[in-house]
Amino acid sequence: METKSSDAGVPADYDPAQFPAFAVTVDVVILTMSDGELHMLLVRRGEAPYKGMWAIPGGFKRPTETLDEAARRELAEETGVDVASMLTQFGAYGDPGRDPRMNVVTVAYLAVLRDVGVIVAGTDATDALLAPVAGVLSGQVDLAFDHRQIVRDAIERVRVELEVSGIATAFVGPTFTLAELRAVYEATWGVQLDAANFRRSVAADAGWVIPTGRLAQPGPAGGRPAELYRAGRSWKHGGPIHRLTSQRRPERK
Amino acid sequence: METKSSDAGVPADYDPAQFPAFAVTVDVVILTMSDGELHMLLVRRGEAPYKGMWAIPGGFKRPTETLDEAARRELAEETGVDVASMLTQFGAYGDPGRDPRMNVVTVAYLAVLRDVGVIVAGTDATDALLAPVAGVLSGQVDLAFDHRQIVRDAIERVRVELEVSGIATAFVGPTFTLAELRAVYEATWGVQLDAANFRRSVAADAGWVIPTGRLAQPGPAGGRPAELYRAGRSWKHGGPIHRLTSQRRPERK
DNA sequence: CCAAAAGTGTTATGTCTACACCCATGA
DNA sequence: TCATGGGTGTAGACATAACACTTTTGG
Repeated sequence: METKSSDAGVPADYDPAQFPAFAVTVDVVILTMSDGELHMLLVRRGEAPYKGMWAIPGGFKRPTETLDEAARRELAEETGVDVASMLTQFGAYGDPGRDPRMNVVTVAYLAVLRDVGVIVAGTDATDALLAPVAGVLSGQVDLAFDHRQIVRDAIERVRVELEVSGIATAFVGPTFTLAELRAVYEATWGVQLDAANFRRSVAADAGWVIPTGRLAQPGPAGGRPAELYRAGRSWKHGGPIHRLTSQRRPERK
Repeated sequence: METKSSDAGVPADYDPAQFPAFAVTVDVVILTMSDGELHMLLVRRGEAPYKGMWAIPGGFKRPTETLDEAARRELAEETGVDVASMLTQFGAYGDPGRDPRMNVVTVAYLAVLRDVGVIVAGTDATDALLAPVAGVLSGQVDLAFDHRQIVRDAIERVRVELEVSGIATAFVGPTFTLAELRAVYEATWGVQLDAANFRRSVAADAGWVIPTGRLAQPGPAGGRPAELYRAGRSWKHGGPIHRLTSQRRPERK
């Protein structure tokens, strides 16, 4: 709530009527698969502090928009993409001193895009970078503010979302092979999945993936051409890979 | 990030240097089990707007503290409890007009307490209420601001946390029976669990629950006395009820 | 024909559900 | 001794992992 009805424990020098002013920003971690690896979009800061350093795209929230709208606006400004999909709020950050200039609380969002490569090419190349997430996490690329922590949390979140939501299909195109889809899980979780069993999991119930009847082009080394699928509607209610069954007891007697 | 390096799409009337001022608050949804039902702590607002209405406890963030510290401070002020445990941030809310007085962004936390009953009794009874969550969700009790939505999100979150974290043990005391622990899952998920299978799940690997050797008093209707357990350290890494196994392929060749 | 990648079949193993059954207590 | 709840055993259903095998392509 916004004012307290009980002030026990509040120091005398603190007056609720004079609330401290904060800037509120929205930062967006934009993820995409590129070359079989998880990548993220970074922009170079043009102003102090941290001038010239890489950072997550973001900006001030306006009083007339919601947080979600602000995140969508930032995403559109940076990438030109205005998808109504896959924009997930995952945390708020407000440590004192995280911005040396002023009190800033930032609300962080996770966005998943397919093939952001062409979009980045449209902006000034010296300003935008599609960096491997592994390099950011390991500290090879270092980021402004507390953005490295924000990225860590974003990755942790996307790993969970892969399991409990249909976010996996946001990484791939409108049609895709099962190998492409499997690569999303493998790159994000850092594991190897058995192709045969993966296929069975997603093909088990209709509703996950729907065969289009068309075939993909084999790679340069040959191999049997893969079938192309499109995402089914069941992804709205979770994902087929790793699932909780329910231990419910039927109502008896 | 806090300033943008690329201003494409930003209207001319928007000057990033003159960032809009927000109040930042922290609201805490405090949950507890009471009488086999999930309950939450509400406080009555003493000031406009929504004066006299029930609301989630909360207050302004101070520039010198982190968001987590602010949440812990609010929890301590409302309940007298200062536990270093189970305080989970789950969302930020900043819709325009959510507070009619000014621009407010609130960061919401979830806290789980055991037996908050005695604590509430310590504060002014007309100011605090331990309300059944079901009543709040159904609209029987209505709340100030957008607090009903915040509660909805909190409940959704605690249902997930029950599966992937050890939050279940925060609802019960330092020692507990398996029936008590099971009741937490049943009340939160609204399901009935098979007592025999539940026992097997938590007793399967040592590390979930550790027998103390002592027995609980049977209820007034009799029945075999239950063994008392304490929480094992494995709860730090997830929960035993409903779990994902892994489809990893062993490194071969 | 060979290598590579996709797709299918199969079996052993493990996990979960449902329920029968036994144990310890209060009235 | 009966009702009530705690605790154990177990058979069948189901899901999973591992891997052998077949199919279809490029070189």
